[in-house]
Amino acid sequence: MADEKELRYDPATIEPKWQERWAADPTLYAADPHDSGKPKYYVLEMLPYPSGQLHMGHVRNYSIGDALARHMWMRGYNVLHPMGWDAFGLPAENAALKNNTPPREWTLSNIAAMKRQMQRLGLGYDWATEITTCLPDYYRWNQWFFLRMYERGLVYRKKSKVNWCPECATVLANEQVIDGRCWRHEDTIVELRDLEQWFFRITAYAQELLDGLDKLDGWPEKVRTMQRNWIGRSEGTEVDFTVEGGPEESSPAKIRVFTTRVDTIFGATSVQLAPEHAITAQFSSTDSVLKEKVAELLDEQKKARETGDIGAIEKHGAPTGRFAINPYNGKRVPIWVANYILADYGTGAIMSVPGHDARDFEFASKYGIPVRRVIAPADPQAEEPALPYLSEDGILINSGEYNGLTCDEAQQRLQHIAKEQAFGEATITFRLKDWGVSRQRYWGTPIPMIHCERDGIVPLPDDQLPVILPANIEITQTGGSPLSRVPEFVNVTCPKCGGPARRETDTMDTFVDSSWYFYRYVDAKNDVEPYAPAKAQHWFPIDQYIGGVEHAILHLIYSRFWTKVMRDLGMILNDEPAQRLFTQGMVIKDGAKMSKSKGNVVSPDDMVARYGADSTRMYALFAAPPDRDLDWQEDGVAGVSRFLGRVWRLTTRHAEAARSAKGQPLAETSGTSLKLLRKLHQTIAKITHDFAGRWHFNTCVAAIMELVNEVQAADAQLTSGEVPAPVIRELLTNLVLLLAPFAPYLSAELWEELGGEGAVLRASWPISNPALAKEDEIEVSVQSNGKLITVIRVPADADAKAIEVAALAEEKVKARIAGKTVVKVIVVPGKTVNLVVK
RNA sequence: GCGGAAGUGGUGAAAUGGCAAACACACCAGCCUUAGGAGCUGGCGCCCAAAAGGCUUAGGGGUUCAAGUCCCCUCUUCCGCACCA
Repeated sequence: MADEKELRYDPATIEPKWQERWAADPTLYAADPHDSGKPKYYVLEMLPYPSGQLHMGHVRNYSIGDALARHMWMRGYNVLHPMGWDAFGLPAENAALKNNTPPREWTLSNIAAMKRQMQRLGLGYDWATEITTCLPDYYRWNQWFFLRMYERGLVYRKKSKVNWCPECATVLANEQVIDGRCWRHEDTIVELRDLEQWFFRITAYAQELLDGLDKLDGWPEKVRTMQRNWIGRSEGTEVDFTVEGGPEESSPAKIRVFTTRVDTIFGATSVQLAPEHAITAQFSSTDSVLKEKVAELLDEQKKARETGDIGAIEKHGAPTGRFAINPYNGKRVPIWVANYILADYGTGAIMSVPGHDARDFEFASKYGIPVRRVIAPADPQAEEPALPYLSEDGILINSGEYNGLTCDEAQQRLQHIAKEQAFGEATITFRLKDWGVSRQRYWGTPIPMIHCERDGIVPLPDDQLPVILPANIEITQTGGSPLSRVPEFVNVTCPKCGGPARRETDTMDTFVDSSWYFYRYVDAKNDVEPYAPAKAQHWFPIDQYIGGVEHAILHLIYSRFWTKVMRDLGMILNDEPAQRLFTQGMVIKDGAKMSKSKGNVVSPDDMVARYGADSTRMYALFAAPPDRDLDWQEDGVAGVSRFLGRVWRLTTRHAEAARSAKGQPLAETSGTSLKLLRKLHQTIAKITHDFAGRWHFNTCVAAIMELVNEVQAADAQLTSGEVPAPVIRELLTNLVLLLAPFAPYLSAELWEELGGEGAVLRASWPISNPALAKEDEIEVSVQSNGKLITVIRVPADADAKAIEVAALAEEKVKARIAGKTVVKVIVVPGKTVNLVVK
């Protein structure tokens, strides 16, 4: 054929052509500013760190979000679909060291490169709202928020034990330490150091952050569970044990312990102090042997915490020689110091109940501390259980006047008495700690605080914002903040007294940047406030947030916190940033996570160069359901590319017929036409339904393939005119519309080819006609005792009786039940007939 | 140890309790050809030479007329948490 060449699908010419056209129309992917009564839809994908290269995880994440955004546009929503750059962070400083490129330059050129990649992929973002967190017009608002939080007592400074990564040469938040190692350097063990740090009082919202999870039913249960664990609320009781012989210089009056099982207090046979507990120091101040022992225990604990290998560490302890009195029964128990007691949880001291706590049992067994049984199973017939007996469904024994109470009752009674007699109270303890945000690094948001010799810590007035990060600075790997070596930055006058003062030289954790970035998108150019509250109130909460589950704790808990702070500042009305959260699976290759060290990285650029953006994106959606891990197989991309080729040829081949039928109504159809239209409307129904709920885009793509396979099989009838032009038009235009969320380039091209008006993105999503989608004959399986005999065809509206009759009339069925008695017939219309025979 | 998710052909996978393996990849056979990472036709879970037939959703038990799907036990893999008192 002469025009065979024309019939070749060539993404390398189609895609750049459309990319150019889209770039020339900045309103195409922009939210409608006038809004014209359309319902809003805010779809957001997590912004990337500008490493310089998109990886397949990004491609997958953004293909999912873009498909959803496009679908919602076609459904007539006013869609906000923005993108930006999480542009502060250590890699820029490392790159500066390595290549002698300033962090800013390195970052901005990476952003340019990645933006090109995104545009090449055809992702539909509104670049007018793009944000870059390392630029002053963004990070000045970090500083602004810092000051607002300082005013509200949500920012404070304290000296504390912090996680120090020697590799990063800076501190890390608790959330950034994974099994005792740096989240950026898997091989680097994090040290504990004492440093003055700035903190955000996230614990002020601990309870609300926990309670809010119950209402986030659009979030994966997994993420909610992880956050619940992280917040770690535990209800318990604090009780004072009187110290025998106190108070004197080396002996305090009492030790306050924290327990969740105050009901077991009659079984307490010792009190255990953390090595770092103030009272431990008091005791050991007059006892050099103990002092040495405590140092040893502390060392063991530190090591255990640093390696994270806590389960393997052996419990050790040392008796202090002192005794404490149990306030409930006046019993005298020895006071120990133990390496498994942490100073920064609860009160840093516990009562040890070896009979009903596994850890205490292990410890007591080792040191010969008595074990007392004080809880028995509720069922008096039950055998006496082995110790330690950990169940809370029991009743008290050996507990004086409380014998016979259930654990629950006892806890309440004992708490009440502690309160009444002022030796204790019910308390709630959280595992969540305040968020340490100081970083001794250069490439981050400067903290807007001044240290004045006279006035102490002075916040910078708003009119002195932003504090600009100095540009030309020497990056070295030596400790301490690089900013402290820039005199013009450090030396300032105190805003309060005008005297000489020093500027804070720590910068903010980069998780500050990403905690509120999605609010900035709604008003990205605002230079008087972070965003106009009215705009945020219109767009929030985010309707759909999409990203990796690796952010379940860090980013997703910080941004929930930030949202609550902004709400309390009166800037927004929503309590939570995102209504629905979707966490997509990882992209793997040959069964392993893609990584440079494994050499199994597939480059998106490569895929786009070989198969085009449409094929690459569509494969990312087709190869697995979005929530599961996806194994990248290049053959699969080739397969999708071949499929798109078939679509291209099929459509171009019949485009003229389709165009010619413009404006012509669909006549009454039958035969092949009816069959094809039926399939079309079934496909529309399936895909529309999936977008609303399941998001099984893999089966959506498969459904489109089935449709194309069927239309293509009828190619001769399309050519001969047996299938009339209006039907061809109906089939092809709808096919292109269905494809639009998944293969934007090809559908734009074919939409034009079919004579479609305007952008395909502005066309209406097709509506399934149920009457057309309905089959008039369906298949029903016939089973005997659940085993398949045959399949029969019956009219779709056949009732149970008619189906039964039809089934029993089948030769195969007759043969199978010959000589047997049909005891019962179960008919599930539309599905199956099951003959129960004997 | 605790909690969660998962386990289906050679591979990725599909299946509101109702015909297991849709849709693809790979492979096999054939056709075509402007030899292209092309196109078209057919085959493709396992057992059996083939057909007939039988078997089959990690393993075992159960509920049900009917189980990949629901329940119980076991195994394996992955993820999260883990001296948090």
